[in-house]
Amino acid sequence: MKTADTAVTAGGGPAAPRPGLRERKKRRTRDTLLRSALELFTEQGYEGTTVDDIAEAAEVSQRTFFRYFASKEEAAFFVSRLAESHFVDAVRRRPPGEAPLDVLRRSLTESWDTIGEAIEQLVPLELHMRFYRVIESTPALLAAHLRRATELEEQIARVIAEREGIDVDADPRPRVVVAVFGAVMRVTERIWSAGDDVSLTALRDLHAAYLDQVEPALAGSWRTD
Amino acid sequence: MKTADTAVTAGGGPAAPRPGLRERKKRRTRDTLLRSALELFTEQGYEGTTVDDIAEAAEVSQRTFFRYFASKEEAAFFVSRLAESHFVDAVRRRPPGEAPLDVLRRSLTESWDTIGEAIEQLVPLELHMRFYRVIESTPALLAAHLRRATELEEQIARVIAEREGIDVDADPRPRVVVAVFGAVMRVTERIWSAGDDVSLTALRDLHAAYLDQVEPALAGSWRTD
DNA sequence: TGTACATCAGTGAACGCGCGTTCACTGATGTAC
DNA sequence: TGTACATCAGTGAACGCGCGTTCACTGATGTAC
Repeated sequence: MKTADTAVTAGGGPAAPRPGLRERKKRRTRDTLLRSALELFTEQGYEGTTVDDIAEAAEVSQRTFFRYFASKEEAAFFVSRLAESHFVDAVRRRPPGEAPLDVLRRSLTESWDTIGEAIEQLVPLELHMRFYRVIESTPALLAAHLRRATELEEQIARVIAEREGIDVDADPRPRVVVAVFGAVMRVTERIWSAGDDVSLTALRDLHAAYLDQVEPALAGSWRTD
Repeated sequence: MKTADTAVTAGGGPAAPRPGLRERKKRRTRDTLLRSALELFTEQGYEGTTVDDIAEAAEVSQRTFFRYFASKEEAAFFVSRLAESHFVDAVRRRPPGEAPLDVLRRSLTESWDTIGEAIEQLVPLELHMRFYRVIESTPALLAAHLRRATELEEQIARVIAEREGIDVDADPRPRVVVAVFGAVMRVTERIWSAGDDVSLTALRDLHAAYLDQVEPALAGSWRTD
C-alpha cells in the first residue's frame, strides 16, 4: 500500500499561480470523492460503505478512487491530516522561551481559529464535525485515529525538543509533556463525541476545562475539594 | 464478529476441581493455537501470517481456530487481556484512602510481580515479550492495541471514581489521571520496544523513570535543570 | 490560429487475497442406568 | 463393569465479501512549432 501523492493544498501559500484546467479538474474530482466518502460514512457508517459506493456516488470508477487515495482509510483521514499540519505549523511558529505546555495549549487555540476556513475549502465543516463522531464510534477508525495521533505526538515531541535545545532521546520531558497533552485531547474528544453539542466550540471548551484538571488529578489526595 | 467464549482461566482461583478430559483437551488445543500464533507472528510478522498458517502449525483445521478465537486479532491480544485483568484486579484491591496516582502506580508494580507466572501457564513469557515488540512495529496491531488501551482506561477510571465516591461523568479527574498514567505507559512501551533490552525489568524501570518526569515536564519552564 | 505530438486522468473488466462464515458430518468424551 | 444415548470438539469443503492491484486502452488537456 503506497501513499497516493495527493498533497493537502491548503490556501495561504504566497499567491500560487492559478493552476491549469487539468489541475483544477483533478482537485474537483478529489474533492467530490472526499465529500461523497464523508457523506456516505456519516449516513451509513464506515464499514457499511464500500469503495465502490464512494466511486459511484462521485460518478467515477473505483479505479479512479485509488488514483487519489491509497486506501479507504486515507480518504477518511484526509481532512484530519490537514488539521494536524496546521497544528504542527502553529507549534513551530510559537515564540522561543515560552513554556512547553503553553506552546501546545496556545498552538491548539491558534490553529483552531484558522483551521475551519481551510477545511471549508475541502468539504463543509459541519460534515467534517459529524464525521469526527463517526471516527469515535467506529472501532477500526478509532484505532487508526489513535495510531495516527501517536505518530503526530512523536513528531511534535521532536519539535519541542528542538525548541528547548535538548535531545529527545536523552530527556523524557518532551515526549512526556506531549503525551499528557495528547491524552487530555483524546479524553475530551471521546466525551465530546458522546455529547449533544457537535460544535467546535464545545470541544474547545471541554479541552480547556480538562487541561486545567491535570494538576488537581495528579495531586496526592482528592479529598481537598 | 462475535466474541468466542474462551475465558482466560488464570490460576489462583480457590482450588478449582480438576477439569475433565474433554476440558483439558480443549485448553491444550487453545494453548497450542496460541503458541503457534505468537511464534509465527514473531517469526514472519503478523500480516505475513494467515489464519491457515496458524491452524496448520497447530495441526488443526482453520475452522477450529475460529472456534477458539473470534478473529486473528483476538488471538494476538489474548495474553494482553490476561495481563490487563490482573492489573484491574490489583487496582480494585488497593486500600481505600490511597492517592489515585499512587493506586495506579502500585497496582502496576504489584501486577507485574505476579503476571509473569500467570503468562507462563499459557505461553513462554519470553515469547510474549518478543511478540509485544511485534505489536509496536505493526501498524494494524499498534492501532488495535491503542484502542484496547483506551477501553481499559475507561474501565479503570470508573473503578477510581467509585473508590473516591465521585461521579465519573461529572468530575474530570478520574479520566484525566488514568489517561496521563496510560500516556506514560504507552510512551515507555514504545521506547522499550525500540531498545535492546527486551526484559520486563527494563520496561518497569523505564516506566518508573518516565512517571517521575511528569511533574517536571508540566512545569512552567524547563530552564531550571 | 492551426497542426502534431506528448502527457496523463480516467476507464472497464478481471483478478488475487485472506478473513470470517456456513453446511452437513464424524468420532471422542461424558453421563445415566 | 457394561450399554445406550447425549453432548460437543473437530472436520473438510465451499463460499461471500471487500480491499486493493493489474492490464491494455481511450480521450481530454497541454505544449512545441
